[in-house]
Formats: sequence, structure tokens, C-alpha cells
Amino acid sequence: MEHTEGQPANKAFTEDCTKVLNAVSDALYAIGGKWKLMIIIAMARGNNRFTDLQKQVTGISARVLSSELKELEMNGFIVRTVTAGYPVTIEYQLHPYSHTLEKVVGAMTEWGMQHREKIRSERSSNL
Amino acid sequence: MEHTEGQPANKAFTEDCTKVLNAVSDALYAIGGKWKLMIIIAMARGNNRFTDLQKQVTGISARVLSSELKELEMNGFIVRTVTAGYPVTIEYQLHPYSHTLEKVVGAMTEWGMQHREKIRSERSSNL
DNA sequence: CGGCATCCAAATAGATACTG
DNA sequence: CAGTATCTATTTGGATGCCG
Repeated sequence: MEHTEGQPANKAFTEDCTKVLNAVSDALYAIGGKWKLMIIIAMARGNNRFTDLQKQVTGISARVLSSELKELEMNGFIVRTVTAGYPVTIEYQLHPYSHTLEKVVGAMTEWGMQHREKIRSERSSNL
Repeated sequence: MEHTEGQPANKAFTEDCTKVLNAVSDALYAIGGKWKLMIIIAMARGNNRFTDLQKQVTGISARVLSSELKELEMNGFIVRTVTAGYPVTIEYQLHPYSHTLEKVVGAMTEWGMQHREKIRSERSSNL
């Protein structure tokens, strides 16, 4: 966040800005929205069944979970496996590519925790 | 992503998972959505005026930009300043708190760039 | 268990015009 | 310049019931 105050951004700066914005925009397209990251996190923690995921990811409905899982599968983040048996067992596994998200998840987790703490302390101090 | 395969997650693991999910959920509540991070990035790069932001953040409408700026202000990420003059000048500045997002932005930028590259190379290889 | 179909309500967003 | 107002179109999501 290094920029000479006041001036309108210069060309090079604007181009760099555009690159960053494009990258973040791409990221948001793939993993944006309320649920995708949460589902990936829950799966990384051993929730591999539809019902388990629905329990762990608070507030998600079956319909939405179903459609999110499909998108995640289409985009190569997870793999859906059907195992024969009685009844058949359906499991979702993280594709190795999902692990590339670790830094993003880590950064958001850390920030989210300190943000929650900040909000909490603000509320308790002025009420 | 260390977890004994197959078993349903145990209690401690589930609790940890819930903590992480809560944190990420809080983060998404504050900075989720298509635009908030993009606006913060554009501002960090020297776009401090309404019109500049609208130009830099491709695809955002005046109405949406206006409401996003209000939310960002309410949540303490930015400050709106009115300077007397003819006409008055309105500027948006990042509040120092926004800088705590640097790691998140950095991680998303990096991931978004490599993701874009992956998509691009996939497309060119099977068409 | 792991969903899909349907219906309906609500949130979101685009277009356009207008204002101090 | 920095927005607001209005209206409409589209997306999204919850609830419910059903199915193999």
C-alpha cells in the first residue's frame, strides 16, 4: 500500500492494480460466495459425506450444498466417488488442487479470528 | 489437511473445524461478496475518488459502488472525507485497519494468478 | 442416505433518469 | 462530481415433498 498521497495513480500503478484486480476477481469467481471455502475446509477436516457436510457447514440447505458440490467438482476442486454396496456410498474427496488454497484459507482464518475478537471487544466496550 | 482417512471426524477435530469455519464465516461476512476486496485493493493503489473507483473496478455500477462504500465505512475499513471548495471534494481513504487485510489480499492475488494460468493452459491444451 | 423438482419469497443488480 | 430514485429483471434461496 505504497503510494504517493493525493495524486491520481500513474499508468504503471494503474496497470499493476488492474493485474491484481483481475487475479482477485478470478479467485472470487472460483471460490467466492458464502459456501465454497467453507465446504473445502470442512472436507479437509474429514467431512466427506453429504450429510456430514450439511451438519458441519451450519446453515446450508441440501439444495444449495448439492449445487455447490457440483460446481466444485466441475472446477476440479473435489472428486465424487460412488462405492457399490447396500446402499451405495457416496463420498467427496478433495482433489490435490484444493491444497493450493491452503494459504488463502490460512490467511482468512487468521484474519477472521482477529476480526471477530475486534468486533467483540468493541461491542463490550461501548455497551 | 492431516486426518486419518475414512473415519468420521472425531470431537476435537470437529470443534477445531467449527472454529475455523466460524472465523472464515466472519471474514466472509465482513469482506465477502464480489466487490469489497476489489474496492479496497483499488483504494490501496491510489484510487480515492468515486469516479476513479468506478473506472478501476470494472463492471461496478454507481449504485452498487455507493452502497458498498457505505458498508465499508460503517465497518471501519474506510473513511469518507469532504473537503470544502468549489465544488466540494469527496475522498475515500483506507482506514489503517484495512492494512490488516494485506495477507488475505496477497494470498488471494497469488492464488488467483496461478489459477488463471492453470485455466488458460487447460483450455489451450484440449481445444 | 443423497439428492432432485417445484413453488414461491427475498435479495441483488442493471438501466435510466435526475439532482445539488 | 458524487451520488439518489425508481423500476424492473435476474439470481438466489428457503420450504416442502418425493424418489431410488
